[in-house]
Amino acid sequence: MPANSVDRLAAKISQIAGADVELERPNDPAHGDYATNVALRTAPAHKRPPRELADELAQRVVDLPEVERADVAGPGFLNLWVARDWFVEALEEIDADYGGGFAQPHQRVQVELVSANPTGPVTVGSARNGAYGDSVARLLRFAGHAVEEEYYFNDTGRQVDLFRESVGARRRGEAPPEGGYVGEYLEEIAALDRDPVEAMLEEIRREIAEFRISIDSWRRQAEIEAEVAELLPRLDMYEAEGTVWARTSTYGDDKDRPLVRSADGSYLYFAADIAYVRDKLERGFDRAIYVLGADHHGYVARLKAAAAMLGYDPDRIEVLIYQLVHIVERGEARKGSKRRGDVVFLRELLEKIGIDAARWYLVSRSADQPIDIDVDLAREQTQKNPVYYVQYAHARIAGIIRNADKQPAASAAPAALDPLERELLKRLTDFPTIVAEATERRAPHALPIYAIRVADDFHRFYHDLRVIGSDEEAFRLALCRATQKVIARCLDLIGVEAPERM
RNA sequence: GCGCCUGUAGCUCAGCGGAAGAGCAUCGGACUUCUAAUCCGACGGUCGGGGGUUCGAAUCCUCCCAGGCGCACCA
Repeated sequence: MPANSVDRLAAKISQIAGADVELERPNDPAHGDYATNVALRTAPAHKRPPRELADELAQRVVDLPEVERADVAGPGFLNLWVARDWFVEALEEIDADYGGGFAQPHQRVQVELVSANPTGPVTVGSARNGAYGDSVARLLRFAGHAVEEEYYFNDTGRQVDLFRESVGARRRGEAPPEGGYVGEYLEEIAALDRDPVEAMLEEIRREIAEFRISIDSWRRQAEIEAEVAELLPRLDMYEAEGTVWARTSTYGDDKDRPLVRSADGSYLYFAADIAYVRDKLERGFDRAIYVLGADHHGYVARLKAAAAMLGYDPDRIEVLIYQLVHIVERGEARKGSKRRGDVVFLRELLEKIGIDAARWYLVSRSADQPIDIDVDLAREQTQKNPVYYVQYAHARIAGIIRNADKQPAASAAPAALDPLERELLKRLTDFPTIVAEATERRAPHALPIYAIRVADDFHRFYHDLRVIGSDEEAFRLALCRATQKVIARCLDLIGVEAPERM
């Protein structure tokens, strides 16, 4: 039995049609509550005109108690109007877990995110990585998977050494080394009497936590490198030009990757990468998800090749690529280099627009779309940020419920639903489809878009219809509670708070 | 040169095989309310361009044009 009302209805109609039916929500209300194109899709197989099939289907579908009216339109669309009882029953199943738990099969999933080197505070670029990756993790968890979020950082490489040297030079009052790190934060770290990398790491942990990302596991590159020696003999490799190469090109990569410098036996970065791939998969994750900026998209092939070379199914490695965040100031692009102190840090963004607006903003665009942040405009954009529109709907509902508690309601569901009630309720029943698709496509940006639609429908409902003291009070309160749950869930999935008051 | 991403309303973007959308901006209306951080209305589009596939293309294929990001013995 499908888990939610829309799927059950689709299943019933599928049975009648003898083909898989997907119910769509038409934009135009004249096209009904739901529409399906089965007749158009199956017409070639039946060798019959689509409209004829649609007519037959309409006559049989309208006998279902759930269906009030069925029209055939256009080339053969079937437009459906759903009955009042269907709505009332749909409302009853909207509980706190509504729309979740659909994962099939349940998996152990690791999402590795942010993973910026501890050479500076969290940048807005990394913040997008975090906002996106964490939302994907939350979606997978809501779907029913066992999800672990991991932050991997390099504590041994050249950049870290350079960072230490930069802090050291600062402490001695000397000029920074060639290409070294500069900026206010460097002075903050220099003022502390402790290891710069550990201090920076602690700062990153604090900022990540403040940004509502809960990391389950912090993994150091030094730990991974310790596994390399034992791993090497198992690799498909060869020596040439003073270097040991991994033969990744035979496993789907565009070229072979250098592993070890023969002269001194020092490991090159791919050695750690491949060891980390094995480390993840050996820890028992069915799936290891990497969240990488577009500047790392060349990684996809080599990571999958690494898995394949080690004898794992490369499909267990999944790489999510998001386009970069560009910093614009007074119409001019900044370079965004941490070393040159040219970046915008997350803490600066949080100061200006706050956590809710920042998380909303960074996750509302498709990962395929680059984001420009104009620092000067950030605060201005705050007031226009739709996050407050959605939060306001939640707070308004909380207000109604507070007031309603004072005088208990007693009334049955209305004999006929108001169009505003229907629209709102219908919107809520979209939620399971929205989350399932957002999860499947790793596209959390669908959530804020949907949440705005829910808030829209609620604000309209609220404006025209009275809840407390109305004849339909009990039903409308239930509708309010269901709306509140769906909004709260959407916000939670993207790491935004759902306030009781505003 | 090769690879990935993008080009939809003045601006920022959704939609990615089914009947063109939202926010902002601009203009005009609605508060004795369960919160006006709200609501209603108007304005606004050869969906970068050409070919193709399909009953049907913003959506798929192909070629152009424009922009972003890669193509390290840096991470």
